[in-house]
Amino acid sequence: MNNRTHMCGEVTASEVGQPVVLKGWVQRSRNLGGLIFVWLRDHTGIVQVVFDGNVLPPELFALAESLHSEYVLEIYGQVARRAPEAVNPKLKTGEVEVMAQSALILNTSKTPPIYIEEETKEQESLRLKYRYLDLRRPSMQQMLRTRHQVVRLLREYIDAQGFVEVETPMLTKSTPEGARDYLVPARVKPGCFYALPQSPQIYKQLLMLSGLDKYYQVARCFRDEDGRADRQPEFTQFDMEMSFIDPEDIQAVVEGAFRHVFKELMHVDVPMPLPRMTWRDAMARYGSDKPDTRFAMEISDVSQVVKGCGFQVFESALESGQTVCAICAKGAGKLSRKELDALGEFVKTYHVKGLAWAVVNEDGSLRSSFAKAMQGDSMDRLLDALGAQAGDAVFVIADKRYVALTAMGQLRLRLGKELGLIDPSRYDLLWITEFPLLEWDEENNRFAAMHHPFTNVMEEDVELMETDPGAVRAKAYDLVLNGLEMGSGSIRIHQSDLQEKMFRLLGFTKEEAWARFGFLLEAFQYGTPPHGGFALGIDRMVMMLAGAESLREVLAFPKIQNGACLMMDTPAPVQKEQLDQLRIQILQP
RNA sequence: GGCCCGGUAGUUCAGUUGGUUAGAAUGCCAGCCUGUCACGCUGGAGGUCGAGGGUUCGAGCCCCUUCCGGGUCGCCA
Repeated sequence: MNNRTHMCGEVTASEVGQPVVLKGWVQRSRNLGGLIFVWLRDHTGIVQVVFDGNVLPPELFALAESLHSEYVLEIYGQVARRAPEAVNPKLKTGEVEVMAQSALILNTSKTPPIYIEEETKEQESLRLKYRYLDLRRPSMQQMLRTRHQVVRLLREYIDAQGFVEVETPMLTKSTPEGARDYLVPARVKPGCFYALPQSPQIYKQLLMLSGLDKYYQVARCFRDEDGRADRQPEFTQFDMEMSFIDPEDIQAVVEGAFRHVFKELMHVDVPMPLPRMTWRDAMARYGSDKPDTRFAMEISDVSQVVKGCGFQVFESALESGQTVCAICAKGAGKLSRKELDALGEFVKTYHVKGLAWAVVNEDGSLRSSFAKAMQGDSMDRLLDALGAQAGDAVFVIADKRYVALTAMGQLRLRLGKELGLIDPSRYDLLWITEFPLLEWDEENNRFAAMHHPFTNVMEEDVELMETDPGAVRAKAYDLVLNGLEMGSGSIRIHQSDLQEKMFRLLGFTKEEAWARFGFLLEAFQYGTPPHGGFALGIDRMVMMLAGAESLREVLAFPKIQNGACLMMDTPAPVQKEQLDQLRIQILQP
């Protein structure tokens, strides 16, 4: 074999006349009889190789005739300028071609089950089964390299800030709070299990206790829950923690890192500091704790406006302390009855009872699902309050406050997409702050930590922990980009007694808390510095930068909804001997 | 676990009210072809219609069950 002199995509007019050695895959071969054109591809691009039957010895021409898609070749040849009429402007290398002088088939290939082309036509499940071929697509190659650049730039930035990367264990302890853990049976202690980390949370806090001061890690995390387009069972976080800080300190680091990545990779200037919005505000205006602020259509609380309107649905909701909220969708008056009904079905999936709608026709007349029930001028007052004009539609939901707001937030997003209100070139980054410390867990009839049980409380709300725990705000903050949570962080509890109080609020007895987290509660007794941190979702960040619809598009080897890998066919059974060693018996269902 | 959508040549799809031998494009195979670049021309092979059961004289199509994939609710500190 000869050493490669050029990459396929780098053969340009300046190489004309030079001998080159290329290696790559056959993208396509066109046999014109006595003349064969072969497109040779590597990750840099495609170059045309020419086999001329008049010039080449018969064995070499026969070799060229035998080529098929995805054969692996070594080509030795000379770069030639194409005739002006033969230039292919679609190829980066289209001004030239390589006149083959010798060639070596380094490997053959079966006809691939998917096309290795920029445009994907195949079902995703087929692509995932043959992921190693799918990754040959230029866009997938680009994705892998973008991802590498993102991580490299993040490291570059944070290294310069004096952060130290520490690897924390993958075999760790199951925690009772939060998502389901992936468990690993312990051979040396039958009946006991490690858990794969949901995050390096406790380790990084202990590193602060150790005096590391500034920690980071490119950390793989695991959560045994059902997948979604934006949720994989294993994912990567850019995890960081700092001592002696306020929220603004860590936020500044995250903003700087984001700014660095956007500047270097997208040539976009992220304005700093980023806007802040409280959780309460985000819920009230956008019906979401991760609002997409690229378009307005904000939610209005119209409880006061519809008070006494006569419409039984609104009236009885208000009587039981619920909220009536509404949006005005500009230009949505063109929606058909069928489409409006579909929106009604859509919001019901978010557990509200229904959707009231009204359309102001171009002639000023009204069609509406509930206008008849609205007495006096109450309908006009509602439309006025929402600023509805001819051609607009207004939507109203009455329900428990956060149920109604959440459903309305989802409707807002759907309308924003369908009405084309979202500018895809925009990157709206903002902080959501002052998250509630706790949320009520209906199923278990107790409070659960909204962020995690190590989150500190805002000083002004400490008193409320005894009197009104649900109203306590945490020193927790999420970073949101275009309606997607990019990461979250908080200032942590560093006082043993406060941590115990937190566990008590979550329904642990002192004994349970010490049994589970005794090592942490004990550690907190040895001079823990105030500290806090953040974890940035690398996968989601790459997804946004790549404009992808799904995390599966930005992972080399992703898993599907049920956690399976279609390529390796995991999870898979294991041998009985392995189970015996672990003292595990499989109960047949 | 619930709801919704989908599964037909290697691939992407069409397939009418249930009716002869399930089609197209592309890919693949063979032949011809010296300037193609989605090369062209001629011919050919290729199907457990996801699986199982049912209704029917007859099922790709209707019904039931099930498997697989996607979306979504639950879940995701």
